[in-house]
Amino acid sequence: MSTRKLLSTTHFHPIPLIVRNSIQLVQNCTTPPNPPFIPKGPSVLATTLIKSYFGKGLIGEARTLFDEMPERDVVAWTVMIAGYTSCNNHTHAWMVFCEMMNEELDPNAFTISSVLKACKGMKCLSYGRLVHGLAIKHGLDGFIYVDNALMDMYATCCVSMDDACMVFRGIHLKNEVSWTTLIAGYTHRDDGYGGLRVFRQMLLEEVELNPFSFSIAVRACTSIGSHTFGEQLHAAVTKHGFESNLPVMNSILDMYCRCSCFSEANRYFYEMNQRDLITWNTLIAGYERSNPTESLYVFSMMESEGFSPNCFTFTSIMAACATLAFLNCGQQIHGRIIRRGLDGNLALSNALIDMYSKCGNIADSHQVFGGMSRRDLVSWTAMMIGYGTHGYGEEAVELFDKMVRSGIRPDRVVFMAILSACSHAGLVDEGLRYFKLMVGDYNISPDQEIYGCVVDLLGRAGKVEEAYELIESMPFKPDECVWGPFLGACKAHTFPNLGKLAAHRILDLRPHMAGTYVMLSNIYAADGKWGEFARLRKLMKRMGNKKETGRSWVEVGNHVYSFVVGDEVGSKIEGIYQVLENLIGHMKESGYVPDLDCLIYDLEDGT
DNA sequence: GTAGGGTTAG
Repeated sequence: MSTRKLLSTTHFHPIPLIVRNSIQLVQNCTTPPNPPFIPKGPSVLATTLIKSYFGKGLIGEARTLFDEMPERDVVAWTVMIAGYTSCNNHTHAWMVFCEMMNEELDPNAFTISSVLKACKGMKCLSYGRLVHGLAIKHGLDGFIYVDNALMDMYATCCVSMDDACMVFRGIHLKNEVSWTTLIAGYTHRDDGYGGLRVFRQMLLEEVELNPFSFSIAVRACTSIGSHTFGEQLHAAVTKHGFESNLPVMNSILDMYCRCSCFSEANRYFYEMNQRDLITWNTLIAGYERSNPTESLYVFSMMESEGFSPNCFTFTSIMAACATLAFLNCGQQIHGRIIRRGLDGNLALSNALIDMYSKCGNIADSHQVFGGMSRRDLVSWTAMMIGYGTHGYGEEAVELFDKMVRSGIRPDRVVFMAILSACSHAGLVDEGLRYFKLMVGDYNISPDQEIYGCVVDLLGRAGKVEEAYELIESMPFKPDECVWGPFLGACKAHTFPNLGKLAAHRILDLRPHMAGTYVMLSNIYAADGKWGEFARLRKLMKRMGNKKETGRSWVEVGNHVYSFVVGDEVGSKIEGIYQVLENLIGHMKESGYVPDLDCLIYDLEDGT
């Protein structure tokens, strides 16, 4: 007998395991009444169970039970839609809604607001507009939950905030959620000023402020990088008595970190009277961006205080290991990720690809990439960058085409990755083909960085004059992203006049870039212009301008040894000079001739 | 028995 039949009868029947377990589950959640528990009705019981299943992530069980229900009312359908959305399965939520419409059931305000959340999750404006039409048809626009969900959907799916604002203006009795949804709409699209304008309006209209409004307003300050506004809001948070609200405190901590106010962030962190995992993750992520060593230290402190890391923590730690090239540490954390069963997490896998690649282990990057059951644009980009930096241009090209075939639309960053890969592998024609594809087929307008990649592509291959023609043809004034690689090409392929031009353009834009002075003085030296060479070096000394020293590091056992040219490291790491000799031997065999001139000039200057 | 806005990553 099917569960559908079983639920539709009041007679005694052997109960299938799934329903017996489900009834047990409900009975465990409530105080058993006396006389024995009698469910209100099969539909209500099943609906409760479905919600409970979704809450535990048991999506398959929820669907089976729903399919077996004899009668499915609007509440049951809504629970399914909301359940799928709560598990980030927006496509299934939408499919359930379509099924419901096919059965000619009328949606209510709960259904509409739930399915709008699914449209938002899918970022699908056309579906959202369709639901808006249905809401009007059923007289459900005007319900505050529906209007707020409409605003949220339009704010997420539209190019501009116009539609969201139109819905907002049409709400007669706006509540706090209406206001915070509008602020969040601006803020999440990185329009912090827009978000703060709405927040100010909220203050002027004397809308009651709550922790939600403060945390999103603080996020708006963060997005514009204004710690001045952030500090004012921090004071306002205290004035309104929300200084002990943990999400608000976490957003303030995040603001100080992202505005690079680390002494304030640190002080604030130590003064916090309560901390949760998000607090620690915020500080770890904050340090990861500017001081990865410190982020590893905070991580160890977090564990010693008994907090267990999650996907967010591990992602930041992986990024820190990548920046520091701590392969051993990264491998150990990877082991922990596998033991914790977190290796299926998309963002974490993306961070692992990046970590292995930046630590020089491209084979393991490839292994992580190959083992992923789901990949997004970031996964493909990380792998392509890995191939590119390791000189595997053809593999990167192959990967790009495979990605497009899998249905993922490339963005600006992927094009930068593929152009850079072609550039380092000398694949000039391939690179130029991608440049044309980007503009022609994908309608992406090249910006400074993209032009910089194409100039680098041409320049590295010795096509310096073509690179210059490209710069001349740019529709806007080139900046250092373009002149920088061009200068490198002029130096490498001995085009002193164009090199001087590039260096002067960079110095006009960035007068304190020591590397440019060094490069320019070396161009003068190579051209025999010793007077100019000496003048520039004196100028640098007068300005106190010193080129940042190139630093290398090597991980041996549990230690990381860091050194600059001339450091005595031999006593610390036996055999390092032997390895160096081997490397030099390989380089000579490959026909590499070092540019000793530059080295001599740098040493003469003591830099 | 059903629906909302805020904090951490890539």
